[in-house]
Amino acid sequence: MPTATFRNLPRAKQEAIITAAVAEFARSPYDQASLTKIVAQAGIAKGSMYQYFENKRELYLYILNMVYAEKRQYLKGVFEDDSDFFATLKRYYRRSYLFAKEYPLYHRIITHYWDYCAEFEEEIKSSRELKANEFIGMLEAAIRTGQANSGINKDAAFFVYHSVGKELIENFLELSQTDQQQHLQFIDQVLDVLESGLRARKE
Amino acid sequence: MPTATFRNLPRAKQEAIITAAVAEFARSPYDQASLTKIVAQAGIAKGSMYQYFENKRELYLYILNMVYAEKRQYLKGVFEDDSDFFATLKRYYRRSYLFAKEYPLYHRIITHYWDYCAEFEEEIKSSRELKANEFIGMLEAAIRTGQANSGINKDAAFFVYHSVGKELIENFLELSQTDQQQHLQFIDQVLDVLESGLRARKE
DNA sequence: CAGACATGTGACTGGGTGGTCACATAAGGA
DNA sequence: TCCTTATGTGACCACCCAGTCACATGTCTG
Repeated sequence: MPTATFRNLPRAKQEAIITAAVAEFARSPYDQASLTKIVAQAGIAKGSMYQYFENKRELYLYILNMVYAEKRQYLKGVFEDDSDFFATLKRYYRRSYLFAKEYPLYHRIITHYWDYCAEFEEEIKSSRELKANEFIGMLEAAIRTGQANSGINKDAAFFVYHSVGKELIENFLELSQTDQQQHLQFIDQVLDVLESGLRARKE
Repeated sequence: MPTATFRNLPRAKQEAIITAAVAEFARSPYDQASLTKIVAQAGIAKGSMYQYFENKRELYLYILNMVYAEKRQYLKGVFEDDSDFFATLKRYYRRSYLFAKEYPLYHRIITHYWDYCAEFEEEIKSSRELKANEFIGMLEAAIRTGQANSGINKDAAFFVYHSVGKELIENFLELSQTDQQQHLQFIDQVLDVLESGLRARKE
């Protein structure tokens, strides 16, 4: 969505703008982020920004797309071998955690995006539906191979994984100073709860 | 936290102010809510508001306290008979749902409060800890009576219930037009997932 | 009635925002 | 060289906000 003018910019200038925007959108959610601060940080005039992007929203969506492209790239490979359903889920959440560690600004942009429901409602809803279909597909395969419990409601199962994943991501922010190994262990324990259930097993 | 002046106000005027504030804080999260709109809606001057409350934050906390007091009242009784751990949890979430239905504005205020992390961080953290202790106490009792799996990590279990509960509450908003019976059923199914776990049981 | 005190008021301040536009500068072609 | 077109600029606009304060109005007391 950026204009041709933006795409023809020298790389250094493009990157200055992107870096400034990433910093600001990581610092504050969309509505609190300040275009004025972004252009100041990037060292360009406000009018110039409006020659590169139609408005604040378009700039935001551009940055968001970039961030998500990076994350998709980072998570590529997690789903390649999905023979073990529960191992795949653990790989997914562990790798998401490592992404947050490696790209903390990108990670903050994503959490702000999910928090901020008012705008982007449709965008969030449609990407949620996509995730749901992927998950349910995997779950059905796991049921066929006897790994997963066939008695549970699939939508409910997705709902559970989705909400826990969302909250895990949010928590990664707060606990950023402590030990990484401890975090990964906690992720595993949370997923163990979802796998085993709270009711005692008499197996 | 309101001043004596506010407490001495005729009941009708107090209620007009409270009603206006509730409506605005339900409409928008704290930082987007407009004091100007509240005083306009309540039919008082801005200066008057500052004789009743020190500032916007104090007004907000007053409303929030009121809302939570109502919710506590509403949920009273859910934990009275906690002999069946899983039944108690279902009662809790079902009743929370009914609260959201009965007091939709209060419900929105609460979800906005949880969404808005920037301010009120400490408040949220401490109330979360309180909830955690309650939950873990119940869980330990359930483990002693053999209802609950002793192998799982208790903090992880709380984390799971907390995040799922949070997301359930958020979802109640969106789905408000459809059938109530269907919602309650979905809540049960979600809790069944947490109870049974996704892994197949060979019992 | 007069004076003291409590309460009510809304124009105003200072600060922020996203977005615009007349103008300045640079680039490129004839 | 000159003219056209593309790009850069920042003062400015309209709007919103929380909070203040000099003043007006009401109320109670001596």
